[in-house]
Amino acid sequence: MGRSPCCDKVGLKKGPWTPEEDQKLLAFIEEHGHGSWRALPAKAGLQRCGKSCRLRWTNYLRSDINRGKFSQQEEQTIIQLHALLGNRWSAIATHLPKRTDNEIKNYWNTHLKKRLAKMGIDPVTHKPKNAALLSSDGQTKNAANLSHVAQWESARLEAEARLVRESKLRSRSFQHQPSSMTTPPGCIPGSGSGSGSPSTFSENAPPVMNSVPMTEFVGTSGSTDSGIMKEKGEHDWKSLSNSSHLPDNSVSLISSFPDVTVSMEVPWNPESSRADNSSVHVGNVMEEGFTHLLLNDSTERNLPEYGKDSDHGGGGTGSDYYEDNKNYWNRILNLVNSSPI
DNA sequence: AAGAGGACCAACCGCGATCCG
DNA sequence: TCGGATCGCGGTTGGTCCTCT
Repeated sequence: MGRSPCCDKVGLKKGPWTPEEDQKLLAFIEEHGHGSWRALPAKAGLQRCGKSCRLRWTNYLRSDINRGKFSQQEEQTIIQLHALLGNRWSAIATHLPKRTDNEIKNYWNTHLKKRLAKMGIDPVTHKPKNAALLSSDGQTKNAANLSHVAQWESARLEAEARLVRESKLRSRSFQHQPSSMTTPPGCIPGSGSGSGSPSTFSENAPPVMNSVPMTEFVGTSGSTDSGIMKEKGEHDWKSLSNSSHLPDNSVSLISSFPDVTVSMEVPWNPESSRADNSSVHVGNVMEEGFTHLLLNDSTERNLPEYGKDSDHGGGGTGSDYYEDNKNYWNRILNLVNSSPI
């Protein structure tokens, strides 16, 4: 369908916001909430389009934004989440309280991406650029498995977003229920990348983070058929690949919440779902090495000796390797699941 | 001191998703 | 069910500041 312009561009101001405009916008939203962004500029006496107002509020004026320097912890989180989620800035932002997707995106593009590239790491794949030369076997498997896990995590986040929506729908039918129903945990007003405001909350904020216990990564020795992640407690994620009712290239995720059941199918990369793939043997050595390299002593250390990475699998004991994998991904997934929103 | 080039980041643009009458 | 209105996301741009020569 055709798309109308977001606003009548004639006579509307563009470019940097002045303190006066900020003040008007802030005052109006504090008093009335934003309701409709399209109608807001006229009501607030601003010569701006609604979209511009929303962006200004979301990325700058909200009171719950931390505009300070990114901490090492935040950097690490961004790198790890980016390895999992790619350029899904809003999803990443939901795990970094007080940071906006735009801010994270900018920080990635201006700092972290360059840092990775400088070290010979492809910032898109988080693999060494010469991985092809290095990885005749193990590394490509690891890479495929990284993608494998990323798909799971991606699917999980999408499922959670769906849960929020379902929860909201349910809450609408119980309009006078306590706010614990209408405002799911994690949907803190003004949090995440969404248009936080006194009257809205982010749909992207994973709704169950506060109630979902830590995720345990269990996929180190089983096959994909046996499940990759489980969550301790009442919420139980299950995976069923190669189910008879599913296409070959899809996998079903089922979340059994007390009152909501979500089932979804996600595309599955055949390469990463090989039955004999020992599930998710992600190259933690490689990834963790990168992260430490970046965060701790990036200027002093050289690239990890990737030849030794494969040695790590062979030189170290197999159980060490699996343990490292498990620990690494436990950490990432716990981070994802436990971040306050 | 001044110009050039790079780094940084706020803001814009366009598209897809979702809402709602 | 349809289609216009609105929202949210990710990519990109352009202005400003900083550093180097």
